[in-house]
Amino acid sequence: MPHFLSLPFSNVPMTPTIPNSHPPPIPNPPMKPTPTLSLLPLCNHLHETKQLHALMIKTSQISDPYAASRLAEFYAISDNGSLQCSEKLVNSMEEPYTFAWNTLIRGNLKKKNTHKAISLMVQVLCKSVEPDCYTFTLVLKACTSLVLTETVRQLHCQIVKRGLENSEFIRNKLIHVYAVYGSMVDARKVFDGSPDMDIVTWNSMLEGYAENGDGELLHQVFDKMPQRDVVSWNTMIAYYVRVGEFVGAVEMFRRMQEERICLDGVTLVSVLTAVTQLGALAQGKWVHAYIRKHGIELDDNLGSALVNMYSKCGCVDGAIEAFDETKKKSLDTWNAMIGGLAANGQSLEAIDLFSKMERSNIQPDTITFSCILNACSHGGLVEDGLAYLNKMKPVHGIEPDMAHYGCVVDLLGRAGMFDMVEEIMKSMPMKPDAIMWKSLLGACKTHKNFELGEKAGLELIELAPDDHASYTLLSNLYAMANKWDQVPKLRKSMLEKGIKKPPGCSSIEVDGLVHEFIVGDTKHHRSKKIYDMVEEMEARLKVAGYEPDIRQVLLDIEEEEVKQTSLAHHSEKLAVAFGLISTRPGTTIRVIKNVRMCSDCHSVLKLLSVIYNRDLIIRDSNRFHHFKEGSCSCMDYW
DNA sequence: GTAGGGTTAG
Repeated sequence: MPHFLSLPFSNVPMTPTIPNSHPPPIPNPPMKPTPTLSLLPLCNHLHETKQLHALMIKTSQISDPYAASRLAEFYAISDNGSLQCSEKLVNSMEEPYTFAWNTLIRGNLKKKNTHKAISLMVQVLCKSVEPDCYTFTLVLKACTSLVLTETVRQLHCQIVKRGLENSEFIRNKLIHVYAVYGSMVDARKVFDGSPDMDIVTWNSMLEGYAENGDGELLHQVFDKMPQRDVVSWNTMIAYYVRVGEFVGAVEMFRRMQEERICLDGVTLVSVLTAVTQLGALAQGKWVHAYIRKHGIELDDNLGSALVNMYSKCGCVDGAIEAFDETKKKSLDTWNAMIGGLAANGQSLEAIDLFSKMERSNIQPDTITFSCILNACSHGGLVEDGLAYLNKMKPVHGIEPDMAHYGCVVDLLGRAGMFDMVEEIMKSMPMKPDAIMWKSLLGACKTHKNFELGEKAGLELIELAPDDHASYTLLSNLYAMANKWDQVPKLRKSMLEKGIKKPPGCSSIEVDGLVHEFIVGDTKHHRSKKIYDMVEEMEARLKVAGYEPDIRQVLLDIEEEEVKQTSLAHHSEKLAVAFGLISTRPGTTIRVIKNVRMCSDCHSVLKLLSVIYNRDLIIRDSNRFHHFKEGSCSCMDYW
């Protein structure tokens, strides 16, 4: 907290007290004709506003506080205004005029000068300007983007002291701020103490429980609400998304429509987030069709959500369409599209789009660079990647962070340039993190660099001892080097720490329904048919000359035969088998997997794309694999 | 006579 904040508030008692008397509010000054004011909306440039200001000084209109504050407001709020001019003007006003100060706070809030907004409040309290309801709601709003618990308490005291606590705006803002700070007890106190509650009061409370992950109280409030509007429903959907219950989020959305609540852009963004996580492309397309049918404007948020949904469902064409339809693109929208192309293996297209963005004079941020470096790494574009890293700071003023170095280590590792990897890791200003060691380990396995790989694996286990992937990856490396004796040690150490590999889980959407499979799953109602299909797949794979890569199950089981069965029943194979029997020939099969795909599945799917003449798109925990005509978009690096 | 509250976000 900046220290200026503590000065004027420190005299305020912590326990709210109702003061005996207040200075009476300064009465509004008498009206004066101010003809020049009507010219204000015509000022399209700052210098024009200044000319008008000069005219108002010359004609003494400036001494009318109403006129002066309208001018101050224009300076503070209009797009080509000037906060400095506004502040100077407000400070020069003879009478302290609450509206003028509010307008100045509002302007600073709009420009996200949060600290400045709060320090203006401090000045208000020092200058005997009497703050009103607007002042408090504005400054409370400023507090939500920072954590200023003590300041909020002091403001709360000031509010009570002035008898303003029953203003619906202030009360709702207070609940909101307390909720954002996680102080639900305080939020509840304000809520329970409200003599009358409007829908925003209820929604603020709802939001608090949602934000703090209290599902029980959330549902209690939701059930008790006298009426619910689109915000109430949006809050519920957002809660389900936040706690990772994506099916629940979609279910809420369905109920909302049943109750004929008119949805808005926020609803759609939330639902798209859920649908994206589920990889439910058909439902995502439904949302897109809904947007088109109802002529809903694709703003940058909705556009980015749509681009992201299509990208994460492995449908790049859809993402491009959505991107083109988004009229007002923000940096987020560009990032979503560049990232989407990169993740789906379209590295050159990602680079093209980045250049286009530069030509459009849109300044990239750290995320843009993560996306573009990711594109270079997936596409094996070493020179481009290094060039981007090197121009980040000098050209764009962006300091490379761990994510950027991570991409570059991945890039160089894939290319087998281990000397440069070590050089970069030594010269970078931070210590390598688990992700970096993980990608290096992967590269070492591919390039059979056992020594460096083992080092990376041991560092990885040190940094991420609870992550099952650390052990699996190192075990795969030992298998690669035929160091079988090391594997039982790893297994033992996993057992001792109680680390379990989560069961691989794959989902596939058929006719708008999401079907989930885990390894060796027999729960599906068409299980018999699915396993028949798996057998057929195996037979045809054998004919094509395939041999299972049994090293993939090292950590799981030991018996050779069991290993083979276990491999054949990996969840993605079951999902693909189900896809093959339940969609028309030629239909693209899309599968979402919760963990990385093993290299056995990878070679199987390459063959299956030829045998069944299907495009197979698998999204695993790491990236996308587009299998087509026997090869994969990841070029066997992942 | 001028304004202000709650939901989404790569």
